[in-house]
Amino acid sequence: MAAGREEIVDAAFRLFATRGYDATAVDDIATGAGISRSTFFRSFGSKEAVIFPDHDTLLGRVSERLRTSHANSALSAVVDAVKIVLFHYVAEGDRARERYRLTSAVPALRERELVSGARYQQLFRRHLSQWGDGSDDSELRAEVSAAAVVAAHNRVLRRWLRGECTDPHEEIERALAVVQHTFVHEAVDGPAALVVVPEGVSMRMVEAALRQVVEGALVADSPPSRRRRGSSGDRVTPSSQ
Amino acid sequence: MAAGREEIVDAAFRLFATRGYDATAVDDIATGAGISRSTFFRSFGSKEAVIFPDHDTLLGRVSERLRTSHANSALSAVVDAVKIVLFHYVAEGDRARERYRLTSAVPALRERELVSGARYQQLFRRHLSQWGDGSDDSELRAEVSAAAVVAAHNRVLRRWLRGECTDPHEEIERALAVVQHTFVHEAVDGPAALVVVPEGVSMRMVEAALRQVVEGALVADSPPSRRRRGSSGDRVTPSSQ
DNA sequence: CACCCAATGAAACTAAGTTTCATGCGGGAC
DNA sequence: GTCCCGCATGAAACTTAGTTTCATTGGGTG
Repeated sequence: MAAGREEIVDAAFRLFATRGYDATAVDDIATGAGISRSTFFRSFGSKEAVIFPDHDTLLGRVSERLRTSHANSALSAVVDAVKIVLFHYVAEGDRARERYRLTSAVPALRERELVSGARYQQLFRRHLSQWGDGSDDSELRAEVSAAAVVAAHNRVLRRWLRGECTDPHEEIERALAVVQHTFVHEAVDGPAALVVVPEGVSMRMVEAALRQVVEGALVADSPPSRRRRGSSGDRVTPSSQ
Repeated sequence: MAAGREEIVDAAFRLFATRGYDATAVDDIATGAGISRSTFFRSFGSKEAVIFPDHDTLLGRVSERLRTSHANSALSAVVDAVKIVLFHYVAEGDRARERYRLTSAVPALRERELVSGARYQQLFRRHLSQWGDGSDDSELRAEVSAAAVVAAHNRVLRRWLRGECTDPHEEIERALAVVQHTFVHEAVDGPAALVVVPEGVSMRMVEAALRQVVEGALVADSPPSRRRRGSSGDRVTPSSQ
């Protein structure tokens, strides 16, 4: 028979869908794919791994993206990299949704998925940590923002998997923008002020006022480049629609 | 013999410390504690569970604290509740550090710990979600801030476990204050602007300028109370010490 | 053809976790 | 005291994931 990885995965998903995950033994998958038990374990290492067959390559791609990123801030690179993950799942289509059904039903698989997510989070944390100044605050920020990025990703992904999401591109951009906006003030050196203006006062007025009164203070849409001397700025649009 | 839970846990930790986790079979633990294999599984369900014997009660205590919290915001309640977890581990002392040594060395245990953390995170997310308005943005914020709180907790806990932390009380307060500060502006309704002023321009000058030019715009030190009408504000001091 | 090496299969083995049943023990009820 | 009941324990068989070891095969190369 000599089935490739794809055929084995297909056979496994077919069996899981019909008999259920727990009721399907590895022997069943093996015979279903026309291979031996030995070959299965050689190819996947565990029964759970067949559900997440390309996790390692995906992790590698994300890691590579982080390494070669030309983003103007560490957080931007992370935010950029996490989209690879989301779009990978979106591209999988029904297979991803079938996996979601399984992970929702089988605690062991849900935990496995959690562990996968933590791997990304660790990658992100390390990246952010590397670009920080090594201070306690910097490390804390790295950890918290890595968690935030992953959480935002998870939310959009889950919505898409549940079919609650029409345009995952737009949603992930928006969700990550919120995260990025929430944490950008951490990437700049100078004092920052978050001000809330009353209704009727447009953001444009605030910008103009600031520009007029405080020379050199900038209010811009683009995120500040890394480690600037405190002369860059960023506007934050609040949560509400 | 008829050993209680405590004795069994003690025996298990003793064996894990000497022989290592993988090299210790459940039979060894059972005989070490003077009980039978059956009784062990009846008491703990799995070999891994003996490492985290009071996870369920701790989760229950945290859940209870959330339910009965009188904090003035959902996030405050969560921030409050997560301290229970930290201080529980701190109170455990050497036992917690021994566990840390094990989870650091044994991947399976690290994953288990991860899953435990995710349980808290889910609890927090649900609590925050409950207090939100149900909008997509609100749900996203709930998920992201729950992740942020857990991440901050994890960092302080890990530092304490490694002995890098002299005063866990102070560190957790500080770390959670950062998180709370980072996310409070999400609790206000009006448009917000995050501005970064150049060096040499004091925050006081910015405040004065804003107050002068934009009538009604406030820049204050105290975080705004929940669901204000957009006339409150919050200053964010940036990362650097 | 002879050789080699890499992939496969077969089978034994370990250990976790489940299930089933037997046993014993304490505490009433009479 | 004795009978009985419930409950915790123990014993042992069983299932299955995952490992290890060894034999086989088959395809490419000199």
